[in-house]
Amino acid sequence: MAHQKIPTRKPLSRARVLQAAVALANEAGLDAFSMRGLAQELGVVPMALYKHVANKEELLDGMVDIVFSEIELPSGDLDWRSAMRRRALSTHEALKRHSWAIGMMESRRPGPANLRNHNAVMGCLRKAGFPFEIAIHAYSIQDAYIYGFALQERDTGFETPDSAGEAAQRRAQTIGSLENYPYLVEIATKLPASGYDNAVEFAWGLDLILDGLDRLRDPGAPPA
Amino acid sequence: MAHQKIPTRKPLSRARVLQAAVALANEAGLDAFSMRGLAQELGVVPMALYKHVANKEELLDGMVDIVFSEIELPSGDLDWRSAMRRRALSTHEALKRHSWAIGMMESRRPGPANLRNHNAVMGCLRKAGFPFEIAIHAYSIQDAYIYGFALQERDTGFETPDSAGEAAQRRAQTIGSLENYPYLVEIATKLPASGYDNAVEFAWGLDLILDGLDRLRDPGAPPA
DNA sequence: AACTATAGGTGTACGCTGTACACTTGTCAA
DNA sequence: TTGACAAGTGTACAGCGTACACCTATAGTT
Repeated sequence: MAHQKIPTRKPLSRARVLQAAVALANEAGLDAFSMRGLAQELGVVPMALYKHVANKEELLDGMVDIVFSEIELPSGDLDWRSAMRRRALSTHEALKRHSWAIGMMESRRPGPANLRNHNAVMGCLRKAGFPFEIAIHAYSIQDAYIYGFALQERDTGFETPDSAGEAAQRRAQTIGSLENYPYLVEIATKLPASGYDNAVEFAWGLDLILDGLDRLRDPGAPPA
Repeated sequence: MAHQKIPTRKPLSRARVLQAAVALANEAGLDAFSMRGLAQELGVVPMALYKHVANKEELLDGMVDIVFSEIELPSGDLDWRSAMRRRALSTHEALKRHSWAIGMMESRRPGPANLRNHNAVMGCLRKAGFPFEIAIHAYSIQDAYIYGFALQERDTGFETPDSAGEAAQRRAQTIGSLENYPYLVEIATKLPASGYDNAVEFAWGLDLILDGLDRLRDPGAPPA
């Protein structure tokens, strides 16, 4: 019979490695994410990965750029405020899908999707009439808020009203003498009933910031 | 001669371990921070540390609480805005001194300084007349901004006008075809001459947020 | 058709990490 | 003097990233 190659694993590629890496990090978390684990997931020996990525650092760079590629660019068809709002919400959702990326979005060597994103955001602000210095400020405050919120969201576990209450109570129980912290007690007791919702919370702060920025725009610029 | 103990190292203690750990993390960074390195710094064998801390996780918990302990609590003598402003600036400075702590402030088991801090901040907002839900929003937006800004500050390396320009240009050079990213080019060229200063940048965003919050206060509350 | 270069996958090995466990030593109380 | 207990030591193990040498299957050239 004719020299049959039975198992014939589909060969690796840089794209396939990156994709599997993102998937593994999504479900295992960053701490449990290892080169060896990734290799196993791909049915391959650890060193095989190194034919497609230089090392773990470069792998993480590529993974982060995948996250950037999932973020909606600000649309030129919308007024700046709506465009920035959509882009912020899209970033927030991407970070929820890939919470392992939260501390890494700006700390790694930027890839093409990152550059495209940053260029488009800055472009949106400049075209909206923000002078250069103000545009820098506007960019800075938005991204600080977006990334900082994602960090807190991940860490506090305030997700739904229920889990927020649970988390607050769990947090409270770690310290014995609660009477010293009346305002933490208030949070633990009132938050569950308050209908807390992380998405609402995020939008609330975002809108406060965008409103503040809107007051600073060059008045001679395109409307809205 | 009388049974002389010549070298007689001062004995370890939990406090001394934590203190040395913070110092080592400050100068070596979190990646290079290891139990073995810390032990060496203290002139002791690695396992000796485990008589004073349960494990590395608990050690990091304690280190983070030291950072919290360095943050100024909001003063009751000031109006809420000034108190929150001082507290935010103090947090920012603590995070600059201890940049290894930036992603960890809310992700670890809270210690006493953490609880005191959170309780005091929430108390300040409530006493200023913010209704519970608004106080939660106000807390959330401030901390998201503070931690997010620190994250960006650490990652971008925009520190002084000069280093900001350098960083922007370095960043630009990582991609070959700059003509595709005109707004990144603008940043790389204009930022160095713009007198960029990270402390100013931080205060700018902070004031925008505090102004926005001030508009939402319960009008029947104590003035300013 | 035979030869060879090359890309992709393998196996072994090294130094690093956190830390479990058993041991010794130093100090104080009874 | 004895005995308990706290503090420090030494050895060992599993897991990590990855350097390096090796094999093997495919592609191109002659």
